[in-house]
Amino acid sequence: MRQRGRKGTKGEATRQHVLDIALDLFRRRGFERTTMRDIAGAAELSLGAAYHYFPSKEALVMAYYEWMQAEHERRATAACSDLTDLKVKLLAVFHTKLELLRRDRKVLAALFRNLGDPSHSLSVFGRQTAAVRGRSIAQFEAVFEDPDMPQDLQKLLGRAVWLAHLGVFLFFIHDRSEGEFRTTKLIAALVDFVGWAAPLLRYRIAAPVRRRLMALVADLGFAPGVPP
Amino acid sequence: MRQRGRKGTKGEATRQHVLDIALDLFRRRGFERTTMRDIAGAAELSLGAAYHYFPSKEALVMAYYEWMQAEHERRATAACSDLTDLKVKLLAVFHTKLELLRRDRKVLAALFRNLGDPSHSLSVFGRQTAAVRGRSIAQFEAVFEDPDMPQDLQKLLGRAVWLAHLGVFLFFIHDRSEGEFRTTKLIAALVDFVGWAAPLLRYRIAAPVRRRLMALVADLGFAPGVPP
DNA sequence: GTCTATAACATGATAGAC
DNA sequence: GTCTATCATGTTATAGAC
Repeated sequence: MRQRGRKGTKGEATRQHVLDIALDLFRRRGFERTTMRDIAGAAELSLGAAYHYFPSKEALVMAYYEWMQAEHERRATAACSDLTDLKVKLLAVFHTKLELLRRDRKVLAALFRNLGDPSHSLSVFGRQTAAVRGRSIAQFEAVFEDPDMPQDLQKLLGRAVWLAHLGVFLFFIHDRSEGEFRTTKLIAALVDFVGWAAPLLRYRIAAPVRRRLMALVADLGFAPGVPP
Repeated sequence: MRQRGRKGTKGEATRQHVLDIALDLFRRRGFERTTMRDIAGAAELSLGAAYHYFPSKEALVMAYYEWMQAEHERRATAACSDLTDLKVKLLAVFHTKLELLRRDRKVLAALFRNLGDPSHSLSVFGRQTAAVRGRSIAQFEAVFEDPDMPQDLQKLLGRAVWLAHLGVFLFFIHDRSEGEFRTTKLIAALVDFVGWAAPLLRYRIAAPVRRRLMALVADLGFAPGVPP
């Protein structure tokens, strides 16, 4: 009995084919300058058939987002498996992602398009992306795993760095420097800062600062409960 | 001799009328759900006539952006005229802007749409918005004006806070709390932090930190030269 | 030269036949 | 699951009115 979405199904293969073709076109020409007709044509399907697999052009970007997150989890987990130092681990998480996104600036730009529209399905902060976002946040929280650090602080730091990482990759999209070395510098600076600040926050003397931070994220609705 | 864009011209009045109508519709229904035909119809013009005044739908958002910036300059300047304390001034700059943008979430969302597309005319980081962006940055630099503070540090802080202010208003768009009190909290926290950190940076002992920051923004291409 | 209107085009999306 | 036909809307072309 075959079902939609099942692996091994003919439909699933076609769907993957459409996605591959679409991403190739997005990467080369950008999101806006690629039409659904282009995609359908290159995949040797009619327009209607393409829409059967992806209900909208943005659904293709959403599929990319999910694939990218899964792929990054694989790569980051592999890269971090033998690492213990916070800074080194964080650097690995960032650089595996940078590597993954290097050729995908234009797809990324499409993903960022709806950053400011909470009602849009493709908003990085929206409901429909909650699952992927949650996994992405979890990756950064995992970097701070440490028996000597209280859990809520780990989560706080993970979330803060996740937020910062959005900024980093927004910067990356605009980074025209050779080999994106500016982005590399930004990542290095961020990692240095976090690697310096995070251990300090564990000391007793930092308790008031920690309390203030916790109170702030609670006020902002960004506390380690449900993502916003 | 009448010219396009001259004040007092009939065309200029019509243009303003179209913009007013468009913004009203954007505010109520959002950018995407308002069509150019809606706008033309509400302004009692043909579609072609509407396009005569604004070459694209996004040009309307650009016009809003320019108007908003000018209006904020007026209000912020007025509000700051008698103020001297850094924190109080910064708070005034933020709150005049918050007041101005309160009903304009949906227009703002349209403005943020192209944040990630450097080639797009309406990117907040793009070339076409450089003039407005420059004036906005200058506002924040002005807050740090102080004979006791080196100029480059003033500019650095101004730029940093300008960048942070983008984050604040992105947060604001998503803020569904009563009276947007969460945004108010975020602004308060940011202002507190800056008000605490900025004076510290003037001390001798902070010189190494200052040098590192300067080196970093230089590396990132965000030094007080041409906006990126 | 300045404004307005109508028609047509390109493209994202949908409906319904097979 | 695939197709063709059709629609809605951003945009452009072009002709005419003042």
